[in-house]
Amino acid sequence: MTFDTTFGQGHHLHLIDGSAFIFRAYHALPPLTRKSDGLPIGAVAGFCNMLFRYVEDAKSGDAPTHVAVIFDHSSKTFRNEIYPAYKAQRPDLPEDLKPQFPLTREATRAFNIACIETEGFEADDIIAALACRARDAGGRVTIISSDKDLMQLVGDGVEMLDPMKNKRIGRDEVFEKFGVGPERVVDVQALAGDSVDNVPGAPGIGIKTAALLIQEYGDLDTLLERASEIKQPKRRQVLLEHADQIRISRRLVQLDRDTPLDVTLESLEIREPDDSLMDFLNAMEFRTLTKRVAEKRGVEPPLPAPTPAATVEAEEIAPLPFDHAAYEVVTEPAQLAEWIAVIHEVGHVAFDTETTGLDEMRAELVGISLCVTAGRACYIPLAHVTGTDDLFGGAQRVEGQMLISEALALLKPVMEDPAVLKIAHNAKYDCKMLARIGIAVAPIDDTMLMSYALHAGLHNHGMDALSEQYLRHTPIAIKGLIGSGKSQITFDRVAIADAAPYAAEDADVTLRLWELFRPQLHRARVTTVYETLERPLVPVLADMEMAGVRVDRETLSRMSGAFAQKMAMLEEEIHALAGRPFNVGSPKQLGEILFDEMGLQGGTKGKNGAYGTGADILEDLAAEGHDLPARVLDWRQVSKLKSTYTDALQDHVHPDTGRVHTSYSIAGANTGRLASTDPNLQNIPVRSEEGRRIREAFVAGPGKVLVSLDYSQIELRILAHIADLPALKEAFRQGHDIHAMTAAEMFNVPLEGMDPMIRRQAKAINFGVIYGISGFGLARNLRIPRADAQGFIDRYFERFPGIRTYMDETIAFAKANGHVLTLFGRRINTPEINARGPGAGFARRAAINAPIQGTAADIIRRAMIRMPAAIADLPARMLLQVHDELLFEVEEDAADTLIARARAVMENASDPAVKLSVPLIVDAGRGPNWAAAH
DNA sequence: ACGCTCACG
DNA sequence: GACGTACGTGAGCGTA
Repeated sequence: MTFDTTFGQGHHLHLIDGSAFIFRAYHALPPLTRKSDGLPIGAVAGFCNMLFRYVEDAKSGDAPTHVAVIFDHSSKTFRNEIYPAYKAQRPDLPEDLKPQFPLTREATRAFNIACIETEGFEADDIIAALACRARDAGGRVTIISSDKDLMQLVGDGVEMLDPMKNKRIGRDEVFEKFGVGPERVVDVQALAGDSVDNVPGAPGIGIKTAALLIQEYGDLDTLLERASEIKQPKRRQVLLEHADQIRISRRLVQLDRDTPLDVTLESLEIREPDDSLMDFLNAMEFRTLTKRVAEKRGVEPPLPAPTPAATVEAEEIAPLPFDHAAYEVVTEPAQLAEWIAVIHEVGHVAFDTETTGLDEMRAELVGISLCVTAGRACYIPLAHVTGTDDLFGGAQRVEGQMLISEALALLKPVMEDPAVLKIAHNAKYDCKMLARIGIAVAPIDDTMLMSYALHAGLHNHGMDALSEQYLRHTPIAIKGLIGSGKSQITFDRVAIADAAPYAAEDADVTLRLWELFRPQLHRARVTTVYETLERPLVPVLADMEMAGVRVDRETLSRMSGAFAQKMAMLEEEIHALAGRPFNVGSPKQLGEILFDEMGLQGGTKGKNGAYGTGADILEDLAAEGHDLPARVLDWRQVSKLKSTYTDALQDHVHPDTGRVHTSYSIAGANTGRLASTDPNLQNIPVRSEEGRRIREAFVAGPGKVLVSLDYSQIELRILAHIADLPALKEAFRQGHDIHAMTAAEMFNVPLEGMDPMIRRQAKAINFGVIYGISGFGLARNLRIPRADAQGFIDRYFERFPGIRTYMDETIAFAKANGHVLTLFGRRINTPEINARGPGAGFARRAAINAPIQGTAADIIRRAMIRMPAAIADLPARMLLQVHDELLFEVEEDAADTLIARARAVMENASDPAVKLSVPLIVDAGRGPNWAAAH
C-alpha cells in the first residue's frame, strides 16, 4: 500500500493504552452479559463507549492525524527473563474478563483503528518505540494513558493525556510527580521500586528520597559510583549493598524504545469507520451505542440481530422505546375502572405517587401513576392547581381531574388486594403517603430494594441512575418541572400536560426495572435476602416512622438557652486568650491563630493548605497546657449540641403529632445497616454527660414509659463465631468481661484485678480487628508508639489465629468474587478490591468489616420484622432503631411483658436460618425518657 | 458544592 | 524517611 505523505512535521500521533481502557471499563461497569447467549460483555461495552467518546472528542480541537490502540500481548515478557518475580504476584484475571480480550481487539478494528500488540513485549514498550519514531520523524505524539511508567517518554513533542481527568501531562506534571524531569524518571523509579509490579528498587527508599538523591548526584550511575560519599549511613549502606538490584530495577522500568515494529507510522493514518462497525456493535447487542453511532454517522441503525433463543423475551422488554405520547391521562372514573380491570388481569401493577414534598408526613398527594406492562402507563392527576395564584391569593384547582375521594375509592380495593402485587421504587414512601389516606398497600415489591440486594456497594439505587445504567434511558428530570433552589415550586403547580409524561414514565421505568431485576435476584442468589431482610422491613419501618417519638420542645428550648450563654462565655475567654476576636467556628481562622499568631508547635497543613484543627490535635495541645485549644474544645462541644440537637431538633417536631418522625433509608448503607435522616436519630449524644441530657427531651406519653433493648457486644460475638475464636466464644458463653478476657489472654495477666489501662488497650484492639486493624490506626487511637501497637496486633494474631485466617479468606473471597457475604447471604459488592494504590487498603478493610457489620444488621432486621406480631396484643409501639438498639413506647403496666417478649425475639433473631455458636444477649432499660431508659 | 468537624454504633 | 490507613453513617457550618 502506498501513501501520499510520509509521517513527519505537522502530523500528530495518538497512542492509546488499550489495556488500561479494558481494565477501567471492566471495573466501572456491572457484569453485563449478552442477552442472547450470556457472553460476558461488560468490559467490551465500556471499551466501545470509551473508544466512541474518544473518537468524537478527537475530532475537535487538537485533532490527531494518526492513531493506534496498543495492547499487552501476554503476561510473559523479556522482563521475566531479567527478573522472574516481575509482575508475578498479579492476581489472576477474573474469569469473565478473559473471553473479552479478543473482542476488544475486534472492537478496535471495527472502529477502523490500528490495533497493535507484539509477543514478548509490553504495550508500554511498543508505545515507547512508536512515540520515539514519530518524534524523530518530526511529528507530535500524545499518549492517552495515566500510567506513570510511561512518563519517561514525555518531552520534545511527546506528552500524555490522562483520559479520566482529561488532564494533559507534560514536563511540569512529570516533575511534580517524580521530582525530576522525564529523562531521570527511570532513575527515580529504579531506586524507589514498585511493589505493585514487584520491581525491587532500594529497600526503604521511596520516590521522595530517590528524587532527592538523583537531584543531588545528577543521575543513577553517578549516584551508584559515588554512593560511599552519602552522609546518611543507612542510605549509604542500602545503596552500596543493593547496587545490583537497583540496576536490575532500572532495566525493568526502562521502556524498550527499540521494540520491533511491524507497522509503519503512515499506516496509522486516521480512517473513518465503515459498515463493519455497525455490524460489530449490533452483534454485541449494544442497543444504545448502536443507535448513537448510527445517529453520528447519519445512517439507519440496523435491526437487532435476532437470535432464536431470546427473540421473544428481547422483543417484549428491552427494545421498547419510551414513548411519552403513549401515556394516558386518566380523568374519568370509567377510564380508571378500565385500567383497574387490566391490573387484575395482569396480576401486578407498578405505581408511583406524586406529592408536594419529600417529607411523607407533611406532603400532600397530587397524583398517582400506574403501569401494567412496559410502555403502557397512565397518570391520574388529583390535586393540580393553577401555576399562579388568583386575585384572592389562592391557587385554583385545575379542570380535568377526578375527585380524590372518587379515585381512591376505586383504587383502594386493588391496592389492598392480596392477589395483586404492587410494585414501587422506594415503596416505603408511597405506602406511607397512601397509609395516611387510609389505604394499606399490600403485597408489594420494591425495585430499589431489589437493586440493593443485587448491587450494594456498586452504586446508589435511585431510580434515575438505575434507569440510565440498566435501561439505558434517561428519565425526564424533576428539576425541569419544579425548578431548583429558591424558585422551586411544588408538584401540584406543574401543568398536568407536563406532569403526566414525567409521572407515568416513573411507573414505566419501575415496571421495566422490576422485570429486569426479578430473574437477576435468583442468579445472584439474593432472593432470600430480598424476601426476608429487605421487603418485609418496609411496612415495619413505615409504622415506626409514622409513630414518631415524642420530643419535649420546652426541654430542648431551655437547654438551647443555657448552651447559648455558655458559648458566649467561652467565646469571650477564647478571644481574650487569642488577643483578638475571631470566628471560633472557623477552622481556618483558628488554625491561623494557633499556629501562625501564637506560634504553637504541631501545626500541619492538609492538602488544601489549611491547618488541621481536629479534636485530636487540639487535645494534644491542651495536654501540653495550652488553654485556648482546651476552651475551643469546650466551645465546639456546646456548639455542636446546640446547633445540631437542641435547635435543629425543635424544627422537626411535627405540628400535628407533637412528635419527631425520622425517615430510615433501607438502601443507604452498603453493609445492610439502616440510616436515619431528617432528622438523624441514630446519633443523638450519649457518650458525654452533657450531651446525654439531650435524651431527656425524648419522652414517653402520659401513662407510658420508654423501653430500650440493646444487643450486648453483638459485633464481637459475630466475629467470635465467624472467625471461630474458641477462647472468645467460651468467654461469651460464660458471660465474662470480654475485653478483660482478651487482655488476660494477650498479656498473660490474671483476670482478677485487671489493670484498667491494659483492659482499655485490649478493648481498642478488639474493635480494631472488626475494622481491619493497622498498626498506624491502633497507635493513633491509643496514642502509643506505632511499634508498640504493631506488637499488640502481632500478639493478638498469635493468640487468636482464627482472626488472620478469617481476614485472609475474606480478602481472597472478595478478590475472586467481587463481593463478600454475611451469614444470612447478604451480598456486599467490593468493586475496588482488585484496585491498586491507596484505594486498595480501604477496600480491604471494608471487605473485612462488611460481613461482621452486615451480619449484625441482618440480625436486628430479623428481630424488627418479627417484632410486630410478637407484641401485637400489647399496648406498645416500636419507635426507633439505632443499629444494635430498639426503642419502644409502652403503657407502664405492660413494660415488663414487653421487655420479656422483645428480648426473646431479639436474642433468637438468628434462628432458624443460622445457628450461632455464641449466645446473643440483650440488655434492657426503662424510664420516663430515653436517658433514663438507656 | 465541598471539606471539615463531630455526633452515633 | 514510600504512601496513607482503623469500619459504617448524617448534619451543620464555613469557605469557595
